[in-house]
Amino acid sequence: QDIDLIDILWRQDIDLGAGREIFDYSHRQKEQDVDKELQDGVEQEDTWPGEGEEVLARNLLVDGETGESFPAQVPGGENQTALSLELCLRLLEATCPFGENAEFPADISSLTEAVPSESEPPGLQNNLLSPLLTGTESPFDLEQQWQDLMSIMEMQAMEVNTSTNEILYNNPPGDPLSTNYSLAPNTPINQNVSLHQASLGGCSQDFSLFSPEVESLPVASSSTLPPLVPSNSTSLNSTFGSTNLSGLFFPPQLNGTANDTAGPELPDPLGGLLDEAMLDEISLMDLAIEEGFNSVQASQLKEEFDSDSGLSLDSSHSPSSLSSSEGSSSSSSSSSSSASSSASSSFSEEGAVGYSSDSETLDLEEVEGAVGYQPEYSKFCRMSYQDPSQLSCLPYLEHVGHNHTYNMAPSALDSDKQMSRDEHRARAMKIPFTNDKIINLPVEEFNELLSKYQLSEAQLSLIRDIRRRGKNKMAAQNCRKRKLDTILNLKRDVEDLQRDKARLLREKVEFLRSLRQMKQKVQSLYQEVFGRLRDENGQPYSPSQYALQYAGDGSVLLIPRTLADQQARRQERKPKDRRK
DNA sequence: CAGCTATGTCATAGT
DNA sequence: GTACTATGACATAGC
Repeated sequence: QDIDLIDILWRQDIDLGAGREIFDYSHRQKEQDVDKELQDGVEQEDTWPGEGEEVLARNLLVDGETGESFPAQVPGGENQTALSLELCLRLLEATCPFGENAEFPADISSLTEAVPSESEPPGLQNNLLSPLLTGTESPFDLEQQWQDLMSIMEMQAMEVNTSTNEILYNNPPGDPLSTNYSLAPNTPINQNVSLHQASLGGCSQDFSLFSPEVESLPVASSSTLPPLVPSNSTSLNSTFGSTNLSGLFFPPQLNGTANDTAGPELPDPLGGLLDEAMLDEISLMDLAIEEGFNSVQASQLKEEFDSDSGLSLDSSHSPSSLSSSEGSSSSSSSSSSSASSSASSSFSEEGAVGYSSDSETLDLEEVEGAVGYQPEYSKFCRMSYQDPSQLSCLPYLEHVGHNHTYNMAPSALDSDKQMSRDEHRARAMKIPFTNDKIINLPVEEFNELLSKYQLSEAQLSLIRDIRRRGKNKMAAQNCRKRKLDTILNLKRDVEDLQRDKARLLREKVEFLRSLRQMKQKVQSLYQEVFGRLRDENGQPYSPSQYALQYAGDGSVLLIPRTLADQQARRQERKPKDRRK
């Protein structure tokens, strides 16, 4: 139902107050601007320039007894009511903030699918209020709305709409799209009711829907509009069968105590339905979601990160900063490249390394007595993933405080403290070159070095273990640094995604606000049109007994409420069936 | 002393 | 097959 209403408005180039940019998915407001607008609340609604352009009048034919509407010619036309769509159009123009350049690129029928059709307690609803505009959306529908809206955006991107102005103003009067404005012949509706002047009078920017001016319009004067004529043959089925406007605009259950006339006694048509509180509600809800994500999920993520492998997300806790991330890779490559550049000979390693740690089982007690050995700290330095720049100058510091020297004298302990276990082992085994060389020399040079000395099997085994462990130590350092970098990058990604999500939520709020504005304007239009309808006695129609109905082809019908409710129920069933 | 971090080491898979 | 790298898992020192 909502769909067709909007569809009609759409066809008639009725700008509902939302500019194209509102629906342009690619249109991204700056976040701070969005925030500001969210605070501003109501915006730009009262500066809409009306446009005086040619408009089409439409006639409505409704069978007052049966509720059926049809375009049949009524002799004499006495039971017809001239209902000027011009009123509608001008009203809409008057409420259009975007003027002639406003385009509605999305298929409005699809757009309205994003509008939830919600019902409201009858007592809360004005009889004239359209369900389109009623109530607050269920929060559970919001996501669906959003998805729908997104799909609209996609459609919009594909579909360059014909200017709705063309549709509206270029349609010939006999165009079925534009003239299905009919009343049933039996309907006792005064055909002389003309809302043309009234509409003109009500089209000022700050028009009042029920101003005394408007209400005092001559009702029985000769119409300046074409009297209701039977619309062309397409009307009966196409206009009636497609959409029940009453269901669209009226709640299924009418408040029986509500005004029976659509006159000035109508309460505030927008009631509490359109107040900013609704938007605030949505905004708050979205923001709550966002907040929830930020606080709960982010902390959750942080928890996970923090608990994983004992690594902290916080970069300040990381021994390596991000800026040093490239250093690790470059450190390994530079060290290897510099080492390989000096490679001059090639040796084939004799025998497998054999990761037996037997050599390691050399008791340190055997080593502890070894003193006086001064390793060449400055010649070869191990890699440091903490600071690659110190690659070639760091002494062995990794086990400072690890006292593996046992019963050494304090002086010896001081110098020996900086030796690794492998250093001690090497010293104990009288290895004639430094562990740096053992670890960092390219394999060719390493083998060449080994060949220069007569080494026992135990020595060779220890040397290979030292080389293996040394290389693995560097590898472990690099590995850990990479892991930290990966975690930091993931953390950044999470933050980026959180920002994206927050931005999308803000945009969603904007879209929803636009939708609400559109619904508000549609509702106003409905009330205005209905409230100006007069029967043959010049009396307004009771919203509890009659309703307007839009057909899919653009026609507007005045039908009895009972029929409207029937069709409304029928329309409600359809989507459910479709879902099945 | 428990918990955490940093680091070394081993085993293993992959290059 | 060797040499090397990457990485998970474990051990240990130190805070």
